[in-house]
Amino acid sequence: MASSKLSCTMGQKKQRALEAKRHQNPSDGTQMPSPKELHLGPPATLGPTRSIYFSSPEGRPARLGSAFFDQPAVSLARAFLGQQILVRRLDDSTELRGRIVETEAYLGPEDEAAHSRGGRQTPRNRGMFMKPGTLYVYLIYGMYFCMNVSSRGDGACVLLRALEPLGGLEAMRQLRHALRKGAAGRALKDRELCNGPSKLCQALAIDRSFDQRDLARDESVWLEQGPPEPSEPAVVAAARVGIGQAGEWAQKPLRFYIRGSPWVSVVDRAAERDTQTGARACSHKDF
DNA sequence: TAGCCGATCCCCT
DNA sequence: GGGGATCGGCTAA
Repeated sequence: MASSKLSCTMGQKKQRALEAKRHQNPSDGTQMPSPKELHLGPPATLGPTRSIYFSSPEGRPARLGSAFFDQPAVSLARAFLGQQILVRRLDDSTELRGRIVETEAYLGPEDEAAHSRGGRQTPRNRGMFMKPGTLYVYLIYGMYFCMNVSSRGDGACVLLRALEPLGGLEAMRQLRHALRKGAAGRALKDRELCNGPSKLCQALAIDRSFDQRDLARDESVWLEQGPPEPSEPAVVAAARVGIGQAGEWAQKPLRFYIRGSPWVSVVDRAAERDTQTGARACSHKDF
């Protein structure tokens, strides 16, 4: 991404604000599809060859099939970033779309921070043990939902933490607004719509009724391959958020996000420095 | 802008 | 009965 170069000379917050503005108001000549264009059908640019991951013979050529999800959690968490677009079709056929920019990997029984630690399998976390691509949606703090996608490996999954909203932003804003405490408050900025695991669930109207659904087959929620980026996004590997009790597992760099993205929920400058100097190098060898 | 803290209730032990 | 993969309002610097 061109923005990674900018980050050397510009403060990150400023850069993020500029990026957000550019996405909303492209003035650099780059053609950004309008939300309406994004709303309609699959992306126009699918590339010359069809990946084996693509399924659905009729209609939705860009939808990702079961094979895509059948990879280890770390690998899947990284594969989600940048080019995968989460689509949610509401009952009135409105389609909400967002590009995945931040994920966390939970590795299964050995991972002290995972709900499946020690091999625990309960009615709540059953989705973690189901076939790759199964959703695990649970209630947290009595008020919010979090959305995971199971990966290869028993009890392993990927938490979706943030999206870059691409289509249906007004519907997202309404959904978020309706669920906030001070519902009479100010309108949410675009970057506040999906920059957190529960925020994105609110914005996409994802609740527990989505638990254990198959992301490769469901009619209301699926994943699409987005238009190709000019270059691979720079990915930062950082410690996961909100798992202070998990000992050494709390420190492992199992959270992944796109460097410089204004849509990410939590920025970790130390991890970004490590990644830049190669000290952490975003390598799977860490695990 | 960063840090603190209350809200809220299900799930697990 | 206690804790939690969060969020947002408030306050201080």
